[in-house]
Amino acid sequence: MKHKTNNLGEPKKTPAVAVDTLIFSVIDNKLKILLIKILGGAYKNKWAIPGGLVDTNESLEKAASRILSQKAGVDGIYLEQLATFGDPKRDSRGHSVSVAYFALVNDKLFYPKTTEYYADIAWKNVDTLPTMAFDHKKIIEYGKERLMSKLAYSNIAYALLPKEFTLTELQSVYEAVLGKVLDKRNFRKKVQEIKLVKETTRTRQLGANRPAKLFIFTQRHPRIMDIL
Amino acid sequence: MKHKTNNLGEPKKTPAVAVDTLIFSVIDNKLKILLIKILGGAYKNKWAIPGGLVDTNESLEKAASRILSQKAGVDGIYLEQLATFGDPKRDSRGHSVSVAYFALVNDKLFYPKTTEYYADIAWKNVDTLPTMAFDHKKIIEYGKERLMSKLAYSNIAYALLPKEFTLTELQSVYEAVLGKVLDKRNFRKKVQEIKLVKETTRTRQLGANRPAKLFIFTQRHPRIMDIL
DNA sequence: ACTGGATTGTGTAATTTATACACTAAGTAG
DNA sequence: CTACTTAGTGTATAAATTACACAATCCAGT
Repeated sequence: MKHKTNNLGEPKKTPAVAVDTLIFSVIDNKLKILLIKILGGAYKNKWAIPGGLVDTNESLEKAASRILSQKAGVDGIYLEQLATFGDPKRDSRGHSVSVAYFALVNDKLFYPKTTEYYADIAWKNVDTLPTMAFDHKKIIEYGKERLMSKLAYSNIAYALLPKEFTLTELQSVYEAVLGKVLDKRNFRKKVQEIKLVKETTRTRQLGANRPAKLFIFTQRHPRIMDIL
Repeated sequence: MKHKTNNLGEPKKTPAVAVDTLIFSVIDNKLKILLIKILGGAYKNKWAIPGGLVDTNESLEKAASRILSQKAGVDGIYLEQLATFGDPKRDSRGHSVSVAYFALVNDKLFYPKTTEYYADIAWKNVDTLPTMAFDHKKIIEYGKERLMSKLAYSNIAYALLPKEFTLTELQSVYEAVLGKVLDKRNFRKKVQEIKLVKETTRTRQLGANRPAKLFIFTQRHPRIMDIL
């Protein structure tokens, strides 16, 4: 193994590098996160966010994509870096530094599956988490904060919704993430004024009531804008 | 060296872990950053931000503090994590992952010195950087963005100023970082209204003109608040 | 002692943005 | 045709932001 050297020419040992990924979705009007159950070892049967070690000469983003694909059957989602956690005690097996990523998905468009790597995989409510391995509870809390603030000043909600959606659905996503109710008229006024969304000609009718207009996001790429 | 293992029990190689630190200050009404000149090796005489490898069983923050103290004579400053850069090609000598931190200082309270580790150390204008080693130009740009937005929604400007300062000095700091002029009356009204600062009984007189009241920050700990 | 130069310090009106709030419209089921 | 359910809409008030110009204080120089 090739080591980096310091200025005195001595080899140095540095921690292992891992990536861990928070995958959020809003399901049944609740903010959920995709968790896996660990197969064996010191953390057997504890829940955790999916992750793994980074290979040398592999970028962090590539490592995150590879691990999600290999271990959770999840492909082609947009990942954003959250933060890096490096406390020497965060993993009792030895010092590793975890670069956390977060992603938002619409659960209808996306099918995680258990693999040989994990004992189980499931969506869990973010506000009623099971006992978590490592420092993953802390990472999730941090990610939730980030998600809340990004929802307020960017258009990333698009990643949580299907292409077409009603304004009621959009509002529910905001309410689930922010944990508070919003005023219907002001919300609808705002998202149209700032051109976050635009109306289609299509409508959707679910029950015995007035059909709802379907909307699409004006842009489906990350963009900074004041929503709330 | 102890290796982490994957689920098949095979040892894996992960990149080396480094920390690099952006130290910003406003000097002569210009946003500056503390850079060092590399002594030897592939990047000899290139400028870079101070940094170094993290030891196993050392936290990232501790590593950053240690390195700043050892290599730049800088102690006791508040560090905040910025982001992590892990492109395999970012360092031509081998794959390393850099966790970047950033700090704000008042240059009057603080004396960086050249050490055996570096060929030189100096404050450089952020908008006219010399040729930088590694991906440090990119890291600095990213840090500058973060600084600009943090200045607008937190009280961290306190770290750039001495205990007592005039409102003109405070405004200059904002203008230097944001790169635009602000309205004097609105600025002064705002910072007092939101209790970012409070007036002291002291004044300072520099030239042949009206003396300026001295102010202090209401809190000198990081706090989220809308400034602009 | 008076004047000129330099920097500090201050208020108000106009505009924009945010908030609070309740009923009608459209459809289906019975 | 009535009852039910969800969708959809406007206005008045309050709050925040913006634009803008001159008087106050001090010293230096004559």
